[in-house]
Amino acid sequence: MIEREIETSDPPATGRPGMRTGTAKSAATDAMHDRIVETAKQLVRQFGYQKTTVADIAAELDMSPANVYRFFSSKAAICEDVARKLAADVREKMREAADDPSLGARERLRRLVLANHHEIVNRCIADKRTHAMVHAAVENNWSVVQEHQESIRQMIAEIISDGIDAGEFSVSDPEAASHCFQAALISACHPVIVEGRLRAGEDIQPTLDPLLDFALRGLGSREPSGG
Amino acid sequence: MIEREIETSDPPATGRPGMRTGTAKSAATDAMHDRIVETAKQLVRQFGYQKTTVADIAAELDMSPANVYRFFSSKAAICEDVARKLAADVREKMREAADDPSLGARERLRRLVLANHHEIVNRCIADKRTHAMVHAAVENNWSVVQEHQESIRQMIAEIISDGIDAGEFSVSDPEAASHCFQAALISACHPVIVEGRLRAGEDIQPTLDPLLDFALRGLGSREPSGG
DNA sequence: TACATGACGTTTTTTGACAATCGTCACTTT
DNA sequence: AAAGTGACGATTGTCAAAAAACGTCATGTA
Repeated sequence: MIEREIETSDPPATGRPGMRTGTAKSAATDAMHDRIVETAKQLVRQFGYQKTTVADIAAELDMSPANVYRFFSSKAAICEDVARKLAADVREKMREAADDPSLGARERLRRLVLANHHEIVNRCIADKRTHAMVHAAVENNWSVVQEHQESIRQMIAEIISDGIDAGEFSVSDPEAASHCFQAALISACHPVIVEGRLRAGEDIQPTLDPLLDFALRGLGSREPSGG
Repeated sequence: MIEREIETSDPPATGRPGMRTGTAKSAATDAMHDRIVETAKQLVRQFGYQKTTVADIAAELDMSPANVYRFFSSKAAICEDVARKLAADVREKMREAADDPSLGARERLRRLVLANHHEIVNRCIADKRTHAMVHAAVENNWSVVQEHQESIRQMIAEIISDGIDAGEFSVSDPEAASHCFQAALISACHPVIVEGRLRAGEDIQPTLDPLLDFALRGLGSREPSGG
């Protein structure tokens, strides 16, 4: 039912699928990439993931559908880049929330997770059309999903590393610990799971703090004893 | 695309949907309940969740489809009971794995979780037909899902309580701790998540032990220091 | 040579008529 | 009265034909 070939060797950072012409004029090419992705992003928001066609995107840019295929190898490639942009936005919010150097690692991890949760609720689930795309991304194992998860894990690992240096955590391996920490909080940070919990009428908010405390304890941290 | 109206008010505990006749002959009625559910279970295994019709079930029992509706209010109610039976089987295996009194709470929790994981992989995912039903149960928020999860949480809570009494854990509230412990291990114990990870080609096995150690640490337990 | 497009084969989605299934009810049987 | 059933309306699923969208390519323009 579902075709898949998401094992291309793209450099994950640039997000530019390899095309035949990709030799010299990469500046103009990248600019056109952005225009197409931005247009697609807007149309996906407006009409939904399924209803947006390549012809729509081309028409919006006053070009032929065929021309779009000079820049992207498929519609899926375009939509993956749209999702990549969305994921990058979410991570940016997370960074803003957690990159306060005056805070301890505990508090930074807490804010990182809470920001992630809130972005998921507000950005990925509240908007039906966007959520349909997120759902498709997860269901079909778009590479952007794993990239996003891995990027977040690295953010976690860095904070854990800082926390270890500061003597806040007793774990020794930030990489291993970040995997566990992320897995332990998946019920608050996985769009599909969160959506399911909300649809079941659950009130997630009061479960976040206890679960965060639990996971932080998994890192070997203790809450400040004095109150 | 997907229609849904799963907001019926079944009594979740008894698992017997309210019927008009439910007054006197509950013995014969319950027997017929079991026969119908057992037949449905068999047919679902054989033909799948969608392809099994109440006409099939009725024919297998040499009765008319209409008669089935004297015992169950809908086909969904029958299938929910089938799923309930499957869930009970899984929990039984979990009990067998964890109810060894000679073991410490740490080890019992570990075995409980591993048994749960293996049952999910072997029973709920390996068999395509069964997995389709499990997927429908989760997707449509069948009450059996929440019941199953709550039952498991209570098993966890009891073991944690034993562990607290034995001085193995430093947490104070087994109820709260069991919620967190369960949530932290969802990536190994949620059928849909596990299925997604397997489909992505991930090797879950090596992640289980670290995550279990992490979650156990969340309970305030330390691994035995000596080798 | 680089950029762009209309035409076109192939695959996917939509459509609409038809069949199957669900669940109800008046009715028969015991 | 209790147990059971055939018939029936309403909903849902099926399937093939039609439409649309995907992606390719030969051709046109600068």
